[in-house]
Amino acid sequence: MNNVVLIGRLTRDPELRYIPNSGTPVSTFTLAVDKQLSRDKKQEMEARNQPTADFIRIVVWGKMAETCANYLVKGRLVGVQGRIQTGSYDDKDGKRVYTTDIVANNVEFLEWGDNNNRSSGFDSSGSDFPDIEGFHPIDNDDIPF
Amino acid sequence: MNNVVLIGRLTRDPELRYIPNSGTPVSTFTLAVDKQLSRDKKQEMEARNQPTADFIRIVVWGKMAETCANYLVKGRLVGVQGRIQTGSYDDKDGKRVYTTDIVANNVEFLEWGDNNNRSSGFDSSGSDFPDIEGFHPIDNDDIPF
Amino acid sequence: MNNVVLIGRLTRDPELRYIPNSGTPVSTFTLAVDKQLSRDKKQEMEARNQPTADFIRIVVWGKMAETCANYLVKGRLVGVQGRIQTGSYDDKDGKRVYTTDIVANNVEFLEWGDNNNRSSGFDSSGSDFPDIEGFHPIDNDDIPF
Amino acid sequence: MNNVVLIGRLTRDPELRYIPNSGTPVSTFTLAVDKQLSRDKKQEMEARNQPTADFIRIVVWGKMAETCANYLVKGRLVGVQGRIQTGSYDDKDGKRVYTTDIVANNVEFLEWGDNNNRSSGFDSSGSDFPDIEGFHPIDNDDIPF
DNA sequence: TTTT
DNA sequence: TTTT
Repeated sequence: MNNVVLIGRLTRDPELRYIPNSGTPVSTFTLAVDKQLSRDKKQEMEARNQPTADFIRIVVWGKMAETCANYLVKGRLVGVQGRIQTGSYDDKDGKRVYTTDIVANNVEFLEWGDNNNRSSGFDSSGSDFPDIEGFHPIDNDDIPF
Repeated sequence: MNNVVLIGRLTRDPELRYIPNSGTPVSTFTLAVDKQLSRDKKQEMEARNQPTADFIRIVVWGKMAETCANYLVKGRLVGVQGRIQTGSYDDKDGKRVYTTDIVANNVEFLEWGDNNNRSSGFDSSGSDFPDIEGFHPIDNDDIPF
Repeated sequence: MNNVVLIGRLTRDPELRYIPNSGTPVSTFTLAVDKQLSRDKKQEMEARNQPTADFIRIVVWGKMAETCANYLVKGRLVGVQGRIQTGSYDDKDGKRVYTTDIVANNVEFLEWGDNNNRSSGFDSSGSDFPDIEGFHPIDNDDIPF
Repeated sequence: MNNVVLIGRLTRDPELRYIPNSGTPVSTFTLAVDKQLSRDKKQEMEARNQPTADFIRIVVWGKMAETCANYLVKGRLVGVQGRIQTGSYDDKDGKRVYTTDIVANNVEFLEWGDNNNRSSGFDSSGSDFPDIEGFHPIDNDDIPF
């Protein structure tokens, strides 16, 4: 049993990559998940410049990865159900670095922007995407509802 | 929302510490949580010497920390409900290291040994507990049922 | 281990009661939690007049019960973390009825109305709250943030 | 989001059925999930003959349904991850009855019997199943590890 | 390296 | 008895 549920906001736009040979899409983003703090404790921590959220890396595979990349932007609120995955790699200095990510089974969009623009304009996928005739950044099959 | 449930086995005996001024008990241990793999995939990964479990650090506070230290040993199966907590510190080389732990709200003991001995040593609550007759580190009030 | 996380919308305004002797507040409401359905399956079920959500009774105790009653209204989106509680009672015909509720440990408000009005009535904390000028059912201390 | 994790013991052997036309296997059982009670509260409730567990119906579909029917017996400890499903039907007296079940995505066996017999002898599926040559109550592919 |  |  390895089961996680988070609700939080993206700290940046998602990053979408494709696995070289298989072409499988993966997207990654970090969620800021507010710590459950009293008003007083929260103020105290903000005063001390301590973080009032946990910052948790999410990994999404397959078609859902593309949907996330197409619809989510920095600041958006999402729910994630998944599992914790740990790993490690050696950095440039040959130092072992341990990693912890959440591999999502399900991402639920809890907010829809006024428009669906990316926070950074160009690579857009929404209602007012760049007005180039015949350009279709997303497949219609990709719409998640 | 930040909610985690894990079932796994301790990779070592728990480590119990007390916070200097408050005296609050904290114990920490790592859980090996088996990845959900098919027989074939599991064999393949074992053949390649890849881990077939995720290794997840658990932090327990308060009275439950002492109960864990007193009853759990390496290899024991437990269920944990808690939340993900992220943080960072700078190592000796001044390099930032990011950490992820589970802060437990609840630890459920899913196995009870033939006896309640620590894995190493005699009826002890510390792995290198000295072999002194009549010494009873576990308070009877501490029994969790 | 008995751990539930739901995200859904209130089917009605919450109902707030106080336990006779202790005065402990309890509020109850039902959450419509959308089933995870493909577009096609969803249309099919709507066509057949089958429900596309699960309807789950939530029980909230203590101060959070009042906060829910004061801020939540029909249609609002919330996240709930809690545990399943089963019970039974005998109805007027002496027939045993089995019940299942979620006892909430935590309710997270995922939407805030343009105002904080109840769905029915004026700046009120009860659906049939009388229209008396200067009356303020919500204590300022009650604001949850 | 509709996510449940339970750890509990079967109140009876699982019941296995096959859906008429499709032949899809379904098995159902009830889990007794201990309430998280202090020793005192537990004793008090036992004295009053009040239940100290919640009794939660689990539904398992597909191959896992057969695995459950083949390996689980009354009293066995399992972990279940799934979702809450509500429904209703009209009983013989035409009275509407509301139902709540957990549809399992994953069932984890946390105990393995000394033998794998069913609690009620005959319909067995384990190491000492009836010694009839050529009789194979379970397919070897069915073994879950 | 962090979100409202 | 059900929500967007």
